[in-house]
Amino acid sequence: MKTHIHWFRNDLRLADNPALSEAARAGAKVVCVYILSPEAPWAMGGASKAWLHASLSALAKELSDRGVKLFCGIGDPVRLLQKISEKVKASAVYWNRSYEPYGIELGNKVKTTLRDKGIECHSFSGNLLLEPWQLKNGSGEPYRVFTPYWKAAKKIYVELEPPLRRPSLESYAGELPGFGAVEALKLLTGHPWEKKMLQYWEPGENGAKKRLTKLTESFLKAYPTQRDLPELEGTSCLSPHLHFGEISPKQILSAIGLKGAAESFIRQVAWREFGHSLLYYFPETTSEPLNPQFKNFSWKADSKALEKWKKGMTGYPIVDAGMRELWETGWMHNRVRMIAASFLVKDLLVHWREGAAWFWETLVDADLANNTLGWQWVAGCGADAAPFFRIFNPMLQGKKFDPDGNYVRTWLPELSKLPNKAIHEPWTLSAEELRACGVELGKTYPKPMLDHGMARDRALEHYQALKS
DNA sequence: TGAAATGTTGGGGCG
DNA sequence: ACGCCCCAACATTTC
Repeated sequence: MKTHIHWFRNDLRLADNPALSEAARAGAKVVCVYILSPEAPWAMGGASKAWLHASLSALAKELSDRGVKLFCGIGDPVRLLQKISEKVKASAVYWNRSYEPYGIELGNKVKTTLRDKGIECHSFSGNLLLEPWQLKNGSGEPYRVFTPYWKAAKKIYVELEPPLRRPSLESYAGELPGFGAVEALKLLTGHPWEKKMLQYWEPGENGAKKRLTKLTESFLKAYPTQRDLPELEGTSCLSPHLHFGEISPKQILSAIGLKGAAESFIRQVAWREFGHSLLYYFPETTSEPLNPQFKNFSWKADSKALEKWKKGMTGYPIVDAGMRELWETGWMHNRVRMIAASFLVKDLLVHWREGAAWFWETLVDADLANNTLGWQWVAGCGADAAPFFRIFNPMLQGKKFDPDGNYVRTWLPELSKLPNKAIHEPWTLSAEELRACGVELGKTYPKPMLDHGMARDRALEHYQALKS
């Protein structure tokens, strides 16, 4: 009987896992491994590590219910996969592809190294609806604008094969020296924050399925109109599950279809696809602007301002509420991400890379493709980017998308007694009025760290300087 | 998946 | 009845 290795990467699920299904075909024994490579660039942030720990634990349990072990190890995946292959006398290694620069490089190295030793390597499309190279524009170039990408993608989405069922697995009975249980990866620091943050989530395939069920059963219908209101549970919260591959985009598409409200949701899934395609073709955009004009932009190195932003102490309630939600839950509502990001990049003129780095550290759904696309989009230097002069006004955005201030009150309890009309601009009240609400600006909540009107004019000047 | 400035229109109050 | 002004509501343009 043959022995195969399934190399788990960001595909931490059993259902609709093409590489795993193929590895298990014809009753082959499957050795399931997960390898953490510490020297990888864009090493995981704290939130991601905590999530990964919980997700791998869930996966290990699912596997062990089927009599299968999950072997976890730390080190160079190329070397370790070779070692394991020799030890278990595997004839082939299977995995689902990554589209990040380092992930691609790793896949290629594993392929060349193992094939030299006579071990087959098979990589699969498991984490995207479409491979980046499947979709090019009329002139054979990758799309740089979302709408035409979406139009072309939609036509192909309707023809996709249905997702795969969970395969039945034959266990490998032996041991693997140097490999252990999930704990061996030392992903947790033991800080109480990790436990607190994870209370908001259920990482793993089952948790992902619950989120999908909630989407289909309760809020898909209202999604197009309510997804922009951060006080509601109007969004799917599937992003971390998707990032770690606890659910595949194909499973989502197959569950909700592409008609009516579902189309507006799948459109968001397509943004993820678009981001991965961009990262595949423009890998340098993780640190360099896609639009080369922005290489000369004069960002401000202002560590004090950056610190206030990170802590949610800017004095602009909608921004601060978002940053506090992020710190508390490892997640932030998409609308608020745009507002907070615009504030950092345009009001504070801090480099988008700083914001991207903070999101990378703190988001449970931190994803190189999405993070890069999002920040470059906000900064105006990326694909389909918001023009630089599109500057969010935190007060107007607050009034528009959090009209009753419920979102702000949730994350900034120190402002909870403010009346609706002042919740997004506390400084418009007199000191006495504020005192009546238990607020003293500069003490219980910061004064605005700078005037938005001034910041807006300043940002526009910087943009003008760039053009000339 | 902006916001502000500027332009246009049309209803109503009023002399 | 008419012109004038005000201004809200909406549209367009500009940044």
